[in-house]
Amino acid sequence: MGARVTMRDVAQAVGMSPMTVSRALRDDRTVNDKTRARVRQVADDLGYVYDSTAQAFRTQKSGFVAVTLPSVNNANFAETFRALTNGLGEAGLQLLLGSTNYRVEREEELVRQLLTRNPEALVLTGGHHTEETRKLVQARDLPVIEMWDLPEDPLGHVVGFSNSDAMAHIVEHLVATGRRKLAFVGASEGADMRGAVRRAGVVAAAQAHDLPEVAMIDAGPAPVSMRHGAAVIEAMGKDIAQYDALVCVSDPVAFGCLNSVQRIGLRVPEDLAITGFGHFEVAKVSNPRITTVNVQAEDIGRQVVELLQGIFDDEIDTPARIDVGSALVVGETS
Amino acid sequence: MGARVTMRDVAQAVGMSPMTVSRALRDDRTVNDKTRARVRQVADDLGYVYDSTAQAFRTQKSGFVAVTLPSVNNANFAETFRALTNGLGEAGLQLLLGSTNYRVEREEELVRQLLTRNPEALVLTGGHHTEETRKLVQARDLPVIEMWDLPEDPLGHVVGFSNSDAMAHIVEHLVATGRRKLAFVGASEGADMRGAVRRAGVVAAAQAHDLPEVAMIDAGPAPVSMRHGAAVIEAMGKDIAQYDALVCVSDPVAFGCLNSVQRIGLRVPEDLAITGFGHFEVAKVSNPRITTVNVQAEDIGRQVVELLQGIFDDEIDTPARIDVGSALVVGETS
DNA sequence: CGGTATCATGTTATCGATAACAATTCGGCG
DNA sequence: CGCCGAATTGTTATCGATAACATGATACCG
Repeated sequence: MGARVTMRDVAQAVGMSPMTVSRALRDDRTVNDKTRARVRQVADDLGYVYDSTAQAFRTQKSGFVAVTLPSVNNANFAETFRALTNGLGEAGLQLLLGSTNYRVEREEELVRQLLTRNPEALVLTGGHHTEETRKLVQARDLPVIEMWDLPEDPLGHVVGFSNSDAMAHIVEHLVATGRRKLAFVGASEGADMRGAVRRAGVVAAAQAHDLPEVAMIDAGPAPVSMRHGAAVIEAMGKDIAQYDALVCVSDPVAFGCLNSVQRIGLRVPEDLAITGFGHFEVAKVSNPRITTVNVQAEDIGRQVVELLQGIFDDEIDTPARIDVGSALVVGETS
Repeated sequence: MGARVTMRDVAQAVGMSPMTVSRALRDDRTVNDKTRARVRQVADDLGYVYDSTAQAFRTQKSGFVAVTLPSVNNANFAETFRALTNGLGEAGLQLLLGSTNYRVEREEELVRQLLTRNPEALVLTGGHHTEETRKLVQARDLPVIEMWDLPEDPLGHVVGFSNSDAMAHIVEHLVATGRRKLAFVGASEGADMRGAVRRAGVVAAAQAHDLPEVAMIDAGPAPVSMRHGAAVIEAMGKDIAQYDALVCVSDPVAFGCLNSVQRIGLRVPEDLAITGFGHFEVAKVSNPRITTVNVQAEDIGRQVVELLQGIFDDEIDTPARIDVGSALVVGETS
């Protein structure tokens, strides 16, 4: 259990040069079949384990793709991550994951760390970054993909959808079904840009439809989830009845609101409509089903994979901008 | 742009040896303060980025901790992962994550890959592995931690709880509240050992209490979630009324069942009790709240971090076995 | 003022795999 | 039998950072 077994050891054992061992293990067709078999056998017997670090160092290719996500504790981001892992895994690439906790400063720190690992591509969630992050990334000749958003001034490639368009669909649907007094339930103003964009999208759409000013219900600092939605409504009590629609920043928040509203004794959707965002499983299963927007998290991951494959195969020269779109899913809460 | 900036380039620019640059950037106190400042400045100006790959290669310390999880798309595992990331991040360690998709063969493949990266420790979820995985791991002089379980024949350190004990608590609670005709809702028999252990725990506890045989309701292949729970109950229709308690493999499944049961027109808990597992957010927010077991996912992560710190600081000589326990949380569905 | 301890920097070798080039072996053919 | 091209194996140098050791500069002491 002392020193680790290297190719040199294997080479010695089979009486050949390390180069031949390297070739044999890599399936280079220039090595004789019998030689390859023998090398493989001996490597196995000796308990040889390939050293990717040395390979990465020598070839200057790490085999890593760096990814930042706001949080992995979110079914949608997790789904995208899964699609990325599976897709890139087939190409022999390993994901290096960092969680920003919804803060661009944290993202900057992460990007700095991740870049030291020499990734072959960088995948960022969202289009908002610190100036320093932009510099770091652009100083490097490295494929960059921003996903889950359609930034106006992208760093490189883009695979996403428009958060504000999606919210506009929700508002239009509510207006069409006779709702006018909207309240937006989301995180406090702060670091989470995705939430802020959604809020702005609702406000803009409301104005476009001549609705009264949209009330803002603050469910606390990002990330907000079921319990925050539930708690903020519970705290408001019957006051919530002054609105006729709650537009929530996400499905989990909507679900929390829904349950609190029902506990208070109001009927959904008769007294109050509730909408979510993201097409989470809970929206489809809950009773009543929650009206939401499907953002196709898995599809985003798949498209990023496809894009990266194109980039690695040198088939892509200009920055791509892929809009995966989003679709209103009308449930029973509106 | 062209060639990457290395320490040698920085050294040349400040007119010193690469060694001094290395020391200056690492905050070695043997370098003069003024020199350090100058080196830092120049490194910044040149856009120098540290190369962790080279460091890992030279020092034979990768700075990685490898982790396998069944899936990251599960709030509990995600929570453990978050705690690990945060805790180890402070120690300057980066997580290398692999998802087994609830299959030990996939785990073996992953472990093989991860080991080539020369991780400083390996954290596995669960206590069931292939023979080959066990060999791979044990051939290596590497700290190993199995978490989320209390295996009888552990590979190394253990941080977890007993799934069967947890299920026994559920059954005892149901018996104490007068239920006798139990049905277990979970994944098909197959690869998912965690689900199998929970099922066995229910069966054993039921026998211990002289209950009639526990019915098995198959919600499909692992992983099963809300929609699977909902679908299987919907398919059964009123047949479900023959039981007086549904013991579900997880909270999301329980939530799916709950909603389908209600849609069918049965009352929970009057006609049918429902229990979950894992203390997911949905259990606490749903209406009625779901009776479940709190497994303290975050605590598991924290304990693993603490254990690893002890191991790296050479304070731990014998394999640890930490039982974080689990606690029944009685809700409104039982 | 000489000598030694302390501080600051430099030199050399090295981690393991592999690209690029060199050398050897082998079969086949005139 | 000797020569040529293809098949197979070997040699050397290298990726970037750093441990170990060596050296040079400076301060401090009696």
